[in-house]
Amino acid sequence: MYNTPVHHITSSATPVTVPWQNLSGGNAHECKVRTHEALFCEGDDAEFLYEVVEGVMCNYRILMDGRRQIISFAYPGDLIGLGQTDCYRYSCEAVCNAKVRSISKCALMRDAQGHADLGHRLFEIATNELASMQEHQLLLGRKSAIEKLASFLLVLARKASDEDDPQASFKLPMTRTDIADYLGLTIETVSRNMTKLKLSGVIDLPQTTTVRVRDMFKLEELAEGDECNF
Amino acid sequence: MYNTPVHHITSSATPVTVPWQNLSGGNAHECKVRTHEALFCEGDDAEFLYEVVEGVMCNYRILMDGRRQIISFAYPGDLIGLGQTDCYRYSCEAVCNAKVRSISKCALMRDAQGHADLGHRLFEIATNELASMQEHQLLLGRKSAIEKLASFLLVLARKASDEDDPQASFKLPMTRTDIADYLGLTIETVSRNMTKLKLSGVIDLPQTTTVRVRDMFKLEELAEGDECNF
DNA sequence: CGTGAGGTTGATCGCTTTCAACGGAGGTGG
DNA sequence: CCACCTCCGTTGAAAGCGATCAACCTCACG
Repeated sequence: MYNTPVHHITSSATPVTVPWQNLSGGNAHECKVRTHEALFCEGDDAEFLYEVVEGVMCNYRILMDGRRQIISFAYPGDLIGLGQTDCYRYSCEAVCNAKVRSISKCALMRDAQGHADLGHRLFEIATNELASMQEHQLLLGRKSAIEKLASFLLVLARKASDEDDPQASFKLPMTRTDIADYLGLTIETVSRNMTKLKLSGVIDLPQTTTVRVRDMFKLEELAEGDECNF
Repeated sequence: MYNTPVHHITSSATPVTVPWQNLSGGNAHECKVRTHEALFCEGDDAEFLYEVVEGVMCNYRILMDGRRQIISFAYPGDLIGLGQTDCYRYSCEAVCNAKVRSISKCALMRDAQGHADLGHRLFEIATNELASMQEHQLLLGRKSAIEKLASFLLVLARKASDEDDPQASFKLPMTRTDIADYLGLTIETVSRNMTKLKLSGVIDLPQTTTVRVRDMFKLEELAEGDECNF
């Protein structure tokens, strides 16, 4: 069974005290989600929001014949369940063993009525999510396979970047299938382009789940589509 | 010069009184935008939000080599400029002659501090936008050309649907290029699949900018990817 | 040591893109 | 009024990229 240890990749979200922790008080409960276990499914009553505490979750939608599109990965500090009304419009499961904190949605909305700060913060989070989805639409609609993969690795590298050692390696908590479903590709195409990046010296792959960027400039060029012939 | 008359396709957004009209008071100014004229560009200071009053606008991002991805079309009643922080992260231009109402962003944010209703409404709008972007990601990442086009026409047909006459025809305010850039395809592919839908009797094309759905069921099947062999 | 899930690589297929030619609609100016 | 031009859309032929099908590898685990 797939059982990667939980990787602590800090979220790019502001790491300040999270406002709903205090405000929703007793309404927040922690719960564990194991690799590939579902947190909720498309169509379930959207009673809760969730904050990722540990590990990585993914939100996805599927077509009837099984084609899957991963909308986003959620890292510690990220909020899951925005963009929902009465029932969830997508499914959510753990990419690796994870821990989430559930937050009663109606309690949160009630709190937001009284605390403009909280409302503002929620709006800001929704805003950031919109921005990253716009970026992802550009990727899905207009980038080639190699550009998609380069963009993806670049985001992960920056998320995990260590100021002391910018060349430090980082873990991929998700499988090739997850990456493929996020980038709108197949596993074979992801694998082929991963080796292409390795052979051309842009990245190192000490293990299949470990990446080290060797040529950040080239990776950035590829991600932005400057590099015509690769 | 391209000069389509302005089409009044009502937005699916709740057609109730729009809260910021009242709250931002004298801060809202109307302005006209002509076909293919830019309202703002990626990188501009994000001083204003805009409400579409008339016509259709589109938000898009481009890669350096000119590849363009349209993020969304904005119809009358829709709000443009969410998902921005200090400067716009995408460009916005008119698809056909349009009229927008500008809303000072900081004035709006100030008002939202005092009026929980307004804050809640803005959050709700952001939420709806997130939901439709999730749908669009599924389309971009996992649907075939014919499924993409069917999905697109289905949304427009529903938006323009007349309860008295569900078979009524509707106008496409945007060019084939715009459709292609929205669906992540080329104009040729859009054109080919448009004729494919016409020849198979799913739609009628009295003019290139006018569509009538003849077989709604088939169109829905295609959009959801049920129809294996088309 | 067998088993199964995840990953890589090769060969081939086919859908979408690319390149190219043509046609129609609308605007302009002689 | 008509020739001309430009933009937009359609259609055909060919090319190319990513998908599909298939074989094999690796590693963790019982």
